[in-house]
Amino acid sequence: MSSPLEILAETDAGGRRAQLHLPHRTIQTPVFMPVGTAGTVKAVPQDTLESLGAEIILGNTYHLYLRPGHELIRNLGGLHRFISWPRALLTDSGGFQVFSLSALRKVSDEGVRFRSHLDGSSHFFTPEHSMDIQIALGADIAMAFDECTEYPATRSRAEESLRLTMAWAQRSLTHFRTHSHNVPWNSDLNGENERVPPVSLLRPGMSTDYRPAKGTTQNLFGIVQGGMYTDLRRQCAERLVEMDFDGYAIGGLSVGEPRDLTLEMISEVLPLLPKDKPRYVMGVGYPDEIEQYARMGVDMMDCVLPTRAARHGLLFTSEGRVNIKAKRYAEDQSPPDPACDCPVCRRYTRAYLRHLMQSGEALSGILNSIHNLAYYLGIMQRVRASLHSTATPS
RNA sequence: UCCUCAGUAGCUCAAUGGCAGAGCAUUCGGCUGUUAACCGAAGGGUUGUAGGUUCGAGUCCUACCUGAGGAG
Repeated sequence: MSSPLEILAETDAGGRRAQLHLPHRTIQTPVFMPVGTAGTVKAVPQDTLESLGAEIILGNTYHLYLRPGHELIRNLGGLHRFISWPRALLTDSGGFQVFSLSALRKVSDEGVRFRSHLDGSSHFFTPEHSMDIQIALGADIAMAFDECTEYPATRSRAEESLRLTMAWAQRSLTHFRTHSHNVPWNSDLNGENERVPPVSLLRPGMSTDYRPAKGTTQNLFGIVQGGMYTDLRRQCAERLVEMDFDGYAIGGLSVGEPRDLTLEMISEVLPLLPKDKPRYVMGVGYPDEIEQYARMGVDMMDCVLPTRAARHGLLFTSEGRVNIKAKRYAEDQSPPDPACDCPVCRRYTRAYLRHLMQSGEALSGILNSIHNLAYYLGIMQRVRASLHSTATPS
């Protein structure tokens, strides 16, 4: 299979301008991926995401497994159809939830027993189970089941966590390669085997083309862990590369560590990853961080920050952070970001956005989220435009 | 006119006669592979008024003011 990653330009700093050919979309990288945990980028409608230029969004295995259930989504034709998102999707494996819901979990070599945060029911996740769920969801990219090492972690704790993550990576890969034909869509059949809604239910505005590009398949990415120990990171990266994943993620960052450590880990791992495969740093970051990492050669990033902070009243702008709750904006008639061309900045004032926030109006989270996503996507667009080849061919 | 009940932070209400508090609101801050329209901090008081009893009163007594309900 030819590499789905097509590099268009490279810089001396390691930055790459590329496009990634995925079943449901060819995405331009470096890319920022809005997070849509429960089948929705919170507060932002799908058509708005499209018009903002989002090409790929995330879904979450843990959340969608608990509600509404992956079999239900498979029966409805997969996650793309279920959430009416014809562009690319990536599902996280549930590994981060093992970390963030730690009070409700018990980890063993076999897998993780955890209690649902929704109803307290008991469930057992293994790498194989995570793969089955992600295949049923049918995102363009699935992630290996990993354990996100907490910070701080002692060396022995990081070693043990890494041992689990690497064993689970191999099991994830083996199971994925032997079961990925169960994906709800199959590009070789050109959509003929898809479960399509009855024609009588189709509406004029409803996207009907969820067919993947011919010859494409679901991808599986491995995840580099290793805590804040560079030799463990190195060891993990080398082992995962030997396993031959479709792409590589760097996980376990932005979990409370100082930022220079984050940077050090990324710098350490990036050179070890194959140039012809996509590189994804999970869960970052602030606006200046995503620009910095993109220029270093990170192709993909995701983060809840723009959407979560938006719902909590924090706007990211070219003038810095704007805490729209603050009284100093009560009579401010300027747009959220004077340099921004997004639909929110074109129409609304800071005074109005503050009022919406103060009043607890639902529109507050919607407008703030739209702006923040526009800002994040705009950063990436500018970074892509600025990435010209400066690297001397070797 | 009489009877009963109530009056404590901006609002709704706590507080055996023993350091006057909470929730909401306000102000400020935080948020990094979403258990998060969330979390944290701060400001805010002549306890309706005037007296009295008591070592000590938001609390007990008296009068008055205001409000609600009832009787006539």
